[in-house]
Amino acid sequence: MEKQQQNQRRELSFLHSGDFLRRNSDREIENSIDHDKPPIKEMDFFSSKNHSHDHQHTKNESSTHQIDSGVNTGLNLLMTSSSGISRTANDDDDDKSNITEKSKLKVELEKLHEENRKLRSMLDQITRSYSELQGQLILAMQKQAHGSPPEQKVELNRMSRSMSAQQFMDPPRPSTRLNVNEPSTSEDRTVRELSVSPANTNEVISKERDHPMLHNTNAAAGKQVISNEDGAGGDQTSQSWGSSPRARSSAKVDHDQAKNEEQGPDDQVPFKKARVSVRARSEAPLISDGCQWRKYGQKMAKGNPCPRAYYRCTMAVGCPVRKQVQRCAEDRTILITTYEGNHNHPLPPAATAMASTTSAAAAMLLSGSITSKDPLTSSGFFHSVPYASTMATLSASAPFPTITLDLTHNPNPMQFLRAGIPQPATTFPLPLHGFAQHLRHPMYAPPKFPAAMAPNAQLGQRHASMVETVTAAIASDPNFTAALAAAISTIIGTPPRTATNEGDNNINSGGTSNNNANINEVAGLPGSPPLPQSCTTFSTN
DNA sequence: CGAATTTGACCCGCGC
DNA sequence: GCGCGGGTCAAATTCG
Repeated sequence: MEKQQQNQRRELSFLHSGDFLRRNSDREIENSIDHDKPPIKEMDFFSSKNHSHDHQHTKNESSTHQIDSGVNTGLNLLMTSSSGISRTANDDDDDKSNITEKSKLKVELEKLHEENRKLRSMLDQITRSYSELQGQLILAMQKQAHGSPPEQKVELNRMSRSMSAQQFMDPPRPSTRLNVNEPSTSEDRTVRELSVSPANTNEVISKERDHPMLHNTNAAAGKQVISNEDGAGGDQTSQSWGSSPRARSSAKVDHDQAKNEEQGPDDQVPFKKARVSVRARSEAPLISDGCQWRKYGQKMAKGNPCPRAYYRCTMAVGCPVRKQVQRCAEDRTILITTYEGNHNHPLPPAATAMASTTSAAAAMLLSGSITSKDPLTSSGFFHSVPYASTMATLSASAPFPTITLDLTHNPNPMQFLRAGIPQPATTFPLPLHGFAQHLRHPMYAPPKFPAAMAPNAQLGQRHASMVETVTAAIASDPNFTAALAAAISTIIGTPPRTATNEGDNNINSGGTSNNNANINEVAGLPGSPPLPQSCTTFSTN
């Protein structure tokens, strides 16, 4: 136990690198004086990056730091004076002043200890509140899901599992499957992915039966393990692509089998494939969404003189995500990009914006939170996507429910400048990140990606997703939204708002800032997320 | 020369 | 059953 505590402290030093160097030096001083103090149980979300989000904490921190510097200065003075070589006639006076200074310092240190204790108790309280809140959230969502469509239940289950398994506060629950998939090095993950136990595989597949497009990665991995009939990644892709035609070589039997798998034993829920269409003005033939795409086809579509190009994601073998790019017939400066599927690999930060937004939109579409008759602005999700808040339209035309985010009328381009996201002209300025990263299996990270990058990015993005996920998932319940907003506001120290757009934006702005961090991960370290966000996975199509 | 793109053929679902 | 349209494949071609 003691070793664990020591390790914990050491880890915390890592977690709070940067300005926490100062904290550690404080701790050294502190420990040298008071060894009986229990080890601090600190949380990631109190990392240095959060100061701007946590007013209360900032206040305490800043005061602490002020005192800190005073302490340091005093120590330096002490050192200087005590190590003086030549003593003068004023030495006695100096000694006296040193003694007074020492006593002052001791008093200061005592104050510091007191403040530290207060901070710790605050932290514990916040931790408890967060845990309780999270539990309540899961309960409430499960209640909500009672009687809701199966796919929604699946998502909630996933959320619950992810929360319980990946949250960094609560101890992992041994019963959850995701315990097996605890984040580790990408190498480990890959190995375990390939050697997933039959039980897990079954679960994976049964989950896919519930909602085939939900767990592309899981499905691909599971099928890979169970049967290698298909072999080539392209076939996996086809499977994940839902009802798409199989490879020409595959027999019709295979097709039917796959079809049955997709539809599942109970044909209660017709298979739905959600698509997210993004309209944006662009002179370029393609929008830069951060992913690597390979063109695999082009067709003339009816009613549009411009050809439609088909692309598939090539960032990972077997990634099921595809997109169609076509210019608008009416206005050829408008590029219509339609996304389908979820990435089964870590995305570079530049790609998370688009992927997250499309995934979130698709999630809302599939979860039934919005219908074609609902004004989309009433949906919580679209509160969280500023551009889409008034510009999302829904096409319920079967078999592909499509949600269109119209970004051709940018209401507030300065928004992202304010958010500190440098946006290249061709890059999509979508603020919502974090969803798509969690659509894949949490443990999956192709060896393509450097192990040093993937876990960090995943961790940060998983955390970043929680608030967004929660926002989207419970958007239909304004009361709950309000409660959650208030609770989160309590944690992050901002005044609670009502369950209006403001409330949602409040929550989401947290996500947005996280996302900024994600974007910044390109060059630097992801750091700790500002909020105690759970590592929620959220599946869409 | 390998990778990416092009393009015609093919498959499948759907409506008539 | 047939035709149409959407989507995909894969050989041919182009590009770096």
